[in-house]
Amino acid sequence: MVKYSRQREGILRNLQSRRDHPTADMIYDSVRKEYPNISLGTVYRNLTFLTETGQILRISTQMGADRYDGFVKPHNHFICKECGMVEDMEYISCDDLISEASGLYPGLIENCELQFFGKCKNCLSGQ
Amino acid sequence: MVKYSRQREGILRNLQSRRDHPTADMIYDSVRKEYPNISLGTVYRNLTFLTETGQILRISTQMGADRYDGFVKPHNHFICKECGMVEDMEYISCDDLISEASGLYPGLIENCELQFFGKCKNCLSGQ
DNA sequence: TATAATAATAGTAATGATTACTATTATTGA
DNA sequence: TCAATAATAGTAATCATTACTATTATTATA
Repeated sequence: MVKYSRQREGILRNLQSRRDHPTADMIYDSVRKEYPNISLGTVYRNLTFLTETGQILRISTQMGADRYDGFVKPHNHFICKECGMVEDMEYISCDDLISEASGLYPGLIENCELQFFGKCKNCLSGQ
Repeated sequence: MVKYSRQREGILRNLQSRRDHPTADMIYDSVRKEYPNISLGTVYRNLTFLTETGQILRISTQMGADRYDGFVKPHNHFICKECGMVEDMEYISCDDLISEASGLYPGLIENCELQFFGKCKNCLSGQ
């Protein structure tokens, strides 16, 4: 039985109010302004809960800590190899990719994650 | 200046001889049969080197340690949420996805990684 | 072939991200 | 209001990965 918690609500709202794909630690720093003695463990526990219940997305980028995304409508991500920035992309439909692959794969495909890597506009011009 | 090392060669060949996307630790266990006192640090250092020189691929799966792939021809991956297995998929061309996205994105897209998640055939039937 | 320069290694310590543990606090159904 | 228990704060532990350093292996050149 799941019980309400202010901390969980605070974490979810924090994540829904931003589009910068923060790490657990960045969320911790930010939520601490509202709940000064929230613990990092609480942040991690709730991020896992919110991910498992489909309220947020977890993104592994192979550069440092996992990122979290409060925007759950299916979309793709661009990750800058230079500055590590994670940016939303809405160019390619994962639903289409899933139906295409499902017809060929013997298992059950439930979701997909499409990541592009390269250099963002800022890093290109600042070079 | 890069110098040859038997250990690096052993790691590369080990990875090229299998299709199970092992973790650094699994590669360490396996390569240790040939080089009994290779160190885990050497395995990690060379996996990073081989990844950066494009000789192997690194895959982050958001379930445990990173996986490595000696098969570098572009392809997609299916990851079973139940048993963690990573399987190759050659259904969708990343090159096509990159050209599609490149026309729309202001930065420079260099490569892409497409992962599907769900339940593999084994886990479906064993349930 | 011997040698000097230095890249790579083994072994170990350190770091960073995440999870586990436990006594206390908050939520909620009766 | 109260009892049951989910969730928390704070801390310790774990897991994956990187850093450090003295020693060894590779390689270009004499």
